[in-house]
Amino acid sequence: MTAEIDIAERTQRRSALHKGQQTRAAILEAALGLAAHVGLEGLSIGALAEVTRMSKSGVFAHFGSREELQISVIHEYHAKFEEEVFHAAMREPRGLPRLRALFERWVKRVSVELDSGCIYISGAVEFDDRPGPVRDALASMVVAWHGALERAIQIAVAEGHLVVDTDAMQMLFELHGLILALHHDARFLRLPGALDRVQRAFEHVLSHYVTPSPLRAPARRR
Amino acid sequence: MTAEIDIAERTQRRSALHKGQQTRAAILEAALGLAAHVGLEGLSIGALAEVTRMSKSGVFAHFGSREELQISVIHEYHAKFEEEVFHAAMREPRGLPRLRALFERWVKRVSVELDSGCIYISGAVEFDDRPGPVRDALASMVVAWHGALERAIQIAVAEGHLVVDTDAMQMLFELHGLILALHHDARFLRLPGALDRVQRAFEHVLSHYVTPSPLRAPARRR
DNA sequence: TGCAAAATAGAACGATCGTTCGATTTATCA
DNA sequence: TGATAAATCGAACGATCGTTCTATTTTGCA
Repeated sequence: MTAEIDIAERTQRRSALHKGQQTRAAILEAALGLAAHVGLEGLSIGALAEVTRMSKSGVFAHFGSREELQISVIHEYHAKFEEEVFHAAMREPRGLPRLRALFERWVKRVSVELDSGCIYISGAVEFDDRPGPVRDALASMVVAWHGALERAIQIAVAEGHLVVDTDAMQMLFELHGLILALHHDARFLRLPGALDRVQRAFEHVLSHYVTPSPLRAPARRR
Repeated sequence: MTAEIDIAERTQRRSALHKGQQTRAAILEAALGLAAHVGLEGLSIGALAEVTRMSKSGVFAHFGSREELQISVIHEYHAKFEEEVFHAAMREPRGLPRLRALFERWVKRVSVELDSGCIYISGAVEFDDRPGPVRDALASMVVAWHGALERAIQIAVAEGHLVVDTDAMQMLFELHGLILALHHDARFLRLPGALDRVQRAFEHVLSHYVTPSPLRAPARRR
């Protein structure tokens, strides 16, 4: 959650961007798009050089190693994710509205946006058996995001929108599963109805945790 | 669901296994264990030759191409999956007991067993952006498995265990999400409580679809 | 037992990988 | 503007990849 500060500090030293950081940012942009399709492991410096119309060594010099490139891509993805999902949703009022916004934008990030393909999801599968700095970087970003969601759930409890004995990690587990199923059905199987299904499923999960509001009809039973 | 027939037919021509099919089976066994760790894309003929203590060309000759090897691994995994999860659970009585058994064995297959790492899950992420015969083989196996689950759900409806307006694909979507979340938390994040959580989540999902049984206390509300 | 066929080994291929190094161009600031 | 540092290139490296050949060993059957 604080990774952005380092990046901003480094890229914006003085007022304008030095040439180096400028092309570094351009390379990272291209790397993000590339990794979204072929994964972090499929990311190659040669392909990246071709896309950015640079030499391999020119690209390489900005990162020093492929591992460092992968980690930089992870940080860059995290910064974008944080801005487009987390910060945007934090403008909603505390509690359930904010939680809904977080989930909604999460859904969009994973499935809808063009050139999508969530690095968190693909990376988790690629690196679940490969210890090392890349895995650690990836895991810490995911854990940070999960922590943010957990806090949002707990705030919703504090606001009285969710029942007081809500198990935040349990609820998060169920919501996370919906995102993963969406990613699977929409991106791998290319099923058309995945977006509708994830919305219905979200309401199902919610129904176990929302406080019954006595003014409205009781939560629909089947 | 019928892939096993071809394999059995080919491997057991006459009564005993010819030498070729025998080592082919051994190679596939090793390939399964290897792919569980490095994925289908990470699977290399050189590494496979090293593990089986054969020459690269010796391994290669059994499949004719890397793509064919990958597809063979998928079929082999499918056969094992079918036997250990599907057939085993089909011995349970129709309806909810069978559905529970299917899910329980699915959970075990994905998380518990050593050398695990579900090829369906990792493959889905690796090939969601790579059209071709490998993706097609993988997708058809996954679709077959989903079809089997859907049928199990519909049987549970017919048996009166689930409500008549149960949307089988919707329920499957939610259950599949739990498996994916389990895979993520247990294998990538190495969280200890994932198994308990998936059980609780399973009951949550079920509670939306089970028919209220008038003899027992009504399904617990929170 | 001997012969044909199947199975395996070994060497080599072109391609691509990440990385290194020295030369060269480009940008920055006194 | 000119000197200095930063950025980029081009070529080459060893390693590994999938694949192709040919030679050799092993197997199965008459």
